Amino acid sequence: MAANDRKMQVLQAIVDDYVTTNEPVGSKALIERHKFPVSSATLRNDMAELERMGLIEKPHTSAGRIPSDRGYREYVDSLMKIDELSMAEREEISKRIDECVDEAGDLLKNASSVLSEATGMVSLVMTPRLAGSALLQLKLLMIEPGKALVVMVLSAGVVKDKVVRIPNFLTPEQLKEISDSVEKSLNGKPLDEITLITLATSVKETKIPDTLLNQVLYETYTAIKQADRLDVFLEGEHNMLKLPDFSELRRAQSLLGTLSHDGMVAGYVNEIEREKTGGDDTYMIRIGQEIALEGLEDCSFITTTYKVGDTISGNIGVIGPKRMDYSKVISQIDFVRYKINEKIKKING
Amino acid sequence: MAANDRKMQVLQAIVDDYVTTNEPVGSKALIERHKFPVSSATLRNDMAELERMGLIEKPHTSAGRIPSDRGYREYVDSLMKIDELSMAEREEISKRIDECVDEAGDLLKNASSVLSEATGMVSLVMTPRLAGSALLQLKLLMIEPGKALVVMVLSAGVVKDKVVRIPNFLTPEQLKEISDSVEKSLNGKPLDEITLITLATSVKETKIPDTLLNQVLYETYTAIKQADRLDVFLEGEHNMLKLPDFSELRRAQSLLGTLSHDGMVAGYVNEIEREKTGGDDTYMIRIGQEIALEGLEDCSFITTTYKVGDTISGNIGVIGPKRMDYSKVISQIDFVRYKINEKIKKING
DNA sequence: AATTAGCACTCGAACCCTCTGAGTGCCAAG
DNA sequence: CTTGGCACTCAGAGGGTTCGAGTGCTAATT
Repeated sequence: MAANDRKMQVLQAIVDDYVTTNEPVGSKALIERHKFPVSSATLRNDMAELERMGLIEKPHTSAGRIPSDRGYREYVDSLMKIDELSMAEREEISKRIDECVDEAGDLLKNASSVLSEATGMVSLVMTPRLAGSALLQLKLLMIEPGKALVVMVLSAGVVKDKVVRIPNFLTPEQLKEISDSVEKSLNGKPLDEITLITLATSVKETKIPDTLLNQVLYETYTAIKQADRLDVFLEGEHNMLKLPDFSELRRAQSLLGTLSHDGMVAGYVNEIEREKTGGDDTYMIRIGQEIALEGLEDCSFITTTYKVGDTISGNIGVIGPKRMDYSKVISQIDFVRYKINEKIKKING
Repeated sequence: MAANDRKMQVLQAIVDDYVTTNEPVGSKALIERHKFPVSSATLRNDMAELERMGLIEKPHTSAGRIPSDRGYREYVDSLMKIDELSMAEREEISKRIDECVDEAGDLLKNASSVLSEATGMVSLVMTPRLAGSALLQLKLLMIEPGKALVVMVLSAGVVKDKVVRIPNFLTPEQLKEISDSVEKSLNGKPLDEITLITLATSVKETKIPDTLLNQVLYETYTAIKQADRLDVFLEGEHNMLKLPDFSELRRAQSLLGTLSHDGMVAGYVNEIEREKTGGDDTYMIRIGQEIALEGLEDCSFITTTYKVGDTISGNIGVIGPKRMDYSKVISQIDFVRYKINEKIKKING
């Protein structure tokens, strides 16, 4: 129906305008900017209807309308058209990401800062979820008496390690014996299936006294458990202060307070990742009240997935005001994701 | 002279009052709170004198006085008396730091968050300066064809490593040969004295073709160079928003903007560390304009040194408004430093 | 049924004015 | 050197007014 069509066009126009101007948009301004072939009174009727539908709202009686959370949702789901990044923007991102050459960790950190600068918002990058990846190699390396390095090679070429304490008088030979047994018995096992018991039963027929052996195995266990630890990089928090949306100190405080607990943010992203339905290169978008974190009521979360090998993946995304240019931000995230995937393939060769 | 004494007492009282109330302090309030045995008029004269000396200033004609940068400096250098932390405060810090058991990196991160919570300001922790520490061991460990792990053991038991690419068809035996030669010839050398040339001349009389060898050596070199990279942890930036000193959005923006470039902060701390004159457990205090970083004009920097072994050290400290309780903050930093030193000794056995 | 012109109404933001009181500097006397 | 006294200053709070963008509603038009 034409009228219904127009109502949606009006919603779209309101979102577009509000996103750029940060001011409630009224019927008159709408006409001027968008050349609707109807009068302002008609738009007023449409707007009243949209308000009844819960898609827009008024901050106060004598102001224009702003999109509600549901309005943004509708916009994101059905109205928004994603436009490509300009050549210059792609170039800029490419250049910055290509700067860092070799290390996966650096790559992610770098990507995070590129993303936050490009979007002018807060970027979020999480290290890959390694819990499900297989342990391919495990070496115990004597560093000095009483100290050893546990080196683990996981599927997709990820390497993790940790310095652990071992009994002082353990010889390198004994260490190697333990190391070989453990590696043999754990080979190919996913990290999250390895328990202290798996480990304990992996070494048989040895002359090494139980107490020594157990200490080493326990330390090895902690190293393994620590290998799948998720790190999260948030960057660009200060950008939020520049946005008019957080010019009220209270909001800004509460937002940055929550963001400073990066564990909370990581936990939340993990959670929505688990609920995710689409394929790996879809986006998770959470708007306003949909986000169950204090202080983020006026924010949106956009995240997606990058891949390390076939099965291992991590998340990258952006946190910004819900009044953001969704289409643009999505293109930016998408391109950064693309570059990360490409780069990781190259690093892991 | 008694009058001069009193002037300094007045300065001290002004700083104390201003730090707690955040309001310009006037002659009358001063009398009431500090029981000076003279009249307000006398204090007014003293204050006029202090102003002439450049130690205090007025925000505007009809307000009280606030300390100037030089006033704070005088206070910190001569007037302030450092009081001990209460038992409860020590307990709290101890508990939090003892939580993290084994890893030096975690310890520092943890200390940083303890410090920022305890002080309610921004904490700063820098990883130890390793450039001057000696390379005790260096092992090249084959991970898979084309990929190796460089493990370096430095003096004071610090372990660093990095994954590097190597020629695909290099055998573990060849790698071991290179590794052994390099280790032998570099043993005991400080990191910053190792150059590509030192490395290149360390391997002689080998059957490994030059091109392969050089690639491995180059990669090893990058690993060594990266080992002395300084990381800096800043934490608690959001605390600054709670302080009335940064209730003007502009200030807060500029401050957080600068703090987000942690490289800049690290560079600055390094610089003042180099200019440092006193022993290792003295404090570097920079106040207001003394800090050559944009946006930190209203801040103070307090840093000190923690030790890893005899020669290696790093910095910890706090960034806060120059209107801070210097005495308290110093005690807090001092205690955290003490705990770190203690803990690191335990970790490194 | 949808659109439009017209109109009364609302209410936040901006502006201006006044008043208040803490705090000052200075002077003359103790 | 100290003190009481006094005229002066000025930021900030409070209160009132105006302005105008925007609304909803009604009645007329297509």
